[in-house]
This record gives sequence, structure tokens and C-alpha cells, in this order.
Amino acid sequence: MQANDDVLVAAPARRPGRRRDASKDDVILEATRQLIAERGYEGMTMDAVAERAGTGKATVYRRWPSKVELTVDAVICGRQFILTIDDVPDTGSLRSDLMSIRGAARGSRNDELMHGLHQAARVDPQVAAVFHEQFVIARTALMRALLERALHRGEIAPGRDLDMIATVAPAMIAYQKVVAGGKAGPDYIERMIDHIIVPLATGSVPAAE
Amino acid sequence: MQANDDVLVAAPARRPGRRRDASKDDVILEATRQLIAERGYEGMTMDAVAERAGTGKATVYRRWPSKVELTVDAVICGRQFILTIDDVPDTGSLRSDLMSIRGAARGSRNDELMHGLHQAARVDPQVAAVFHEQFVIARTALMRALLERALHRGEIAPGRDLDMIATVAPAMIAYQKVVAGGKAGPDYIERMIDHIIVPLATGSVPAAE
DNA sequence: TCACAGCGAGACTCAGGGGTTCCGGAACTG
DNA sequence: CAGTTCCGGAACCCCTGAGTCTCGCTGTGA
Repeated sequence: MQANDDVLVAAPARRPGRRRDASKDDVILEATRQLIAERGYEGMTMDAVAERAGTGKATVYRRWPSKVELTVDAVICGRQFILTIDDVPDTGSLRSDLMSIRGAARGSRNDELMHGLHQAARVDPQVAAVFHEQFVIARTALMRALLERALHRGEIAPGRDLDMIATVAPAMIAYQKVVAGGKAGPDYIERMIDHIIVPLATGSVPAAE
Repeated sequence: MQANDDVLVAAPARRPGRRRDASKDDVILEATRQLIAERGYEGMTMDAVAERAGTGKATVYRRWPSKVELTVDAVICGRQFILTIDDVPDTGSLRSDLMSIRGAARGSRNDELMHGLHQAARVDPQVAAVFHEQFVIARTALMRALLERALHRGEIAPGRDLDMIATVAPAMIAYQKVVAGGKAGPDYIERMIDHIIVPLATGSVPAAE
């Protein structure tokens, strides 16, 4: 879906004329991601994208036919920042596994991107699909995999609803960020891990303060 | 803040002319709430509000100076639908208390209103304040009060972080509604109560299926 | 009866933003 | 060189929606 290469495919012999600068793609996509994170989807104007990318609007529209398609591509190409179970080394316990990704969940501006993208997801079904895949499915899947790992270690108490538990952390973090309008800092996340997630999964009483 | 009555206050002797129809206020506010719930804040146009209220745009603007102020008033006047601890009779256990409000949390279109209002909260600080008060503070406070009641009954296990636990249910429901774009049906909420909230608070193992 | 104010309807202004087009210049092919 | 394509910049079209105004009508107090 990224940029048009139909003609190149159809005619491998290179056509005359200046070649399209492929590096501009990344610059435009990154500018798009930044602006969505900063101002939300409605606040992200095509003029602003072009200006921040240091390009003309025509250059943007030569590569993407509309704002929606640009948005979709920008988010898809940003998925490199999303953690999967393979990115999280086994540290030996559920708690330390969770603590090890505590920073990553906050460090990237992925949460701001999620926040800004959210309103677009309500308007356009295409965006909604990408949003759901990348910010709902992916995060729940990671949590589910970490719980599975803990299960194999024997950490999980019997009778636990792992699917349900896997949604708790994504829900609480997204809620803090998107709905409550607050910050989900490292201390908040640690508190959540120690008083909510680990007790839920292992049935242990949280350590006294 | 509702409607202008400055002149009436300044000159108690009634002026000539047709009197403002006070019943129109409620009709307009209700139309506003409906449209925000259905289409979101951006999708709620002043023309649509006037049309649904069966009134002219001038009538709307005679009473509220702007879209933002109308929105704020509409939400504030809708707070009658918000549950407080006094609305929830003590049923004898945390679980049955929670189950008793399960329907109410879903029945009213309050969740849709929250969803639609959310984008407006990002744009306008006035709306953000009302939103936070009514959909974040109020819900967490109700949960906190229910947990407190359970504590006095002796249901709560030692060492629990009640403030943290009080945010779990609002977070998960809002997440389902607003972020995940799904439905938080009665069965989902029951599952959440039995596998998340009650175990967290009481330390009990959820009943096997 | 008459002046005045609220009423619904609809035309109107104005600003912002998506999308298009044109321009002069630069890069590439042959 | 010619022809072609991309580039940044900027002007431009056009639709949408907030907010204003006018019109003809309906009540209401003096």
C-alpha cells in the first residue's frame, strides 16, 4: 500500500525523469505520527504534515491519495515500536517480566499516538481496524503470552481467567492515558503490577509496604 | 450558567413581549445529549441539535452562547443519571452489590455519552473538567464507597490497595466501550466481577465453572 | 390596539481544512 | 540537447460547520 510502484512493476525499464526520493516517505510518515500524537487526528492537517516534513503538499498527495490512507500507513509503519513476547526475555518471574517492560510501555510516544488515533478510529473503519489490531490485540496478546509463560513456571494459581486478566493492564494504562487524561508513570505501573496484576494471577497477597 | 436571566434579575417588573418557553431548555439539552452519544462531539452540529429539538438555531443561540457551553450544560444536567453510593442499597455482599448495579451501568446511554464527549474533552478544558468530574471521579468514588462498605462487613482481605482496586472496574468498562470499541454486556461485567474485582478485594478464589 | 420579545425557518457570513493545480527549478534518460 | 518526472511552494476550489441575521408569526403586557 505504500507509494505507487505499479508503473515500475509494469515497465521494469526505467522511465526518464527525476526519480522519486524514497527517503521522503519515511520523513512524511514520521511527521504524520508526530502530529497525530501531538494534536490528534483532527488537529493533524495535511498542510502541517507537509510543512513539518519539509515538503510540499503535492509531494504528499503524489504518494498517498488521502489523509486516511496516509494515517493508516503511518500507523502500520510505526508498528516496529510494538513489543511482542519475543522482545521480552524470560527474567524468571511474572513480576520481573512485567517490570522489565514497564519503561518501554511508557518511553515511546506510542500512548500519545494511540490517544490521537483514537478519534480517527471512530470516523474511519480502515483506521479502526489498524488501531484495534495494533493497540488492542497486540497489547492483550503480549500480556496473555507473559501470563502463559508464568503458567509454565507454575506461578499461576488454579482457576484463574487468564484471558480476562490479560486485558486488565492494557485497560488500566489506556484508561489513565486516554480517558482519565492523566499520566501512567513508572510508579503507577509498578503499583498496578504489585497490587493488581500479580495478585490476580498468582493469588499472592501483595507485599506489605 | 443555564440561559440568560440577567435582565429579569435587573428589572423584576416584567417587560412586555412573549415570554421565553422554559420547557425548550430541556428539549434542547436532551437533543444535545442524544446527538453527542450518537455521533460524537464533532458529529454533533448545531443545526442537528436545533432540528432534533424541533426549534430554530436562533432559539438555541439565544440561550447558550456557543457549542461548548451548550455541551457543558447538557452534560451537567444529565448528571441525574449518575449513581452514587446512596442509590445502591446494601445487599449484604460485595458481589451482589456489584451485580445490582451491573444493569444500570449499561442501561442508560451514559457510556455512549462518555464516548462521544471524550473527544470534546481533549479540545476544550471546560468540557474536560466536567467530563473528568462526572465520568472519572464519580465512577471511581462509587466503587471506592462500595469497597469501603465491604471493608466494614469484613469482606476485604488484609493489605489490599482499595484506591487502586476502585479504578479497575471503571477502567475496564471504559476501555471496552471507548478504546476497544466493543460492548460491555452484562455477561462481560459479570465475568469481570467474578474473576477480577471480587478476587482482588476479598482474596477469594473465583468459583469454578 | 400596539409595541415588544420569543418563536421556527432559512439565508447568510466567515474560517478552516481536504484536495487540486500550476509554477519554476532540479534531476534523470537518451 | 530534449523530454520527462519529481521537487517545494503557493494559489486555488469547495465543502462543512459555527455563529449571525432577517422574516413573518405568535404571544404578552400596557
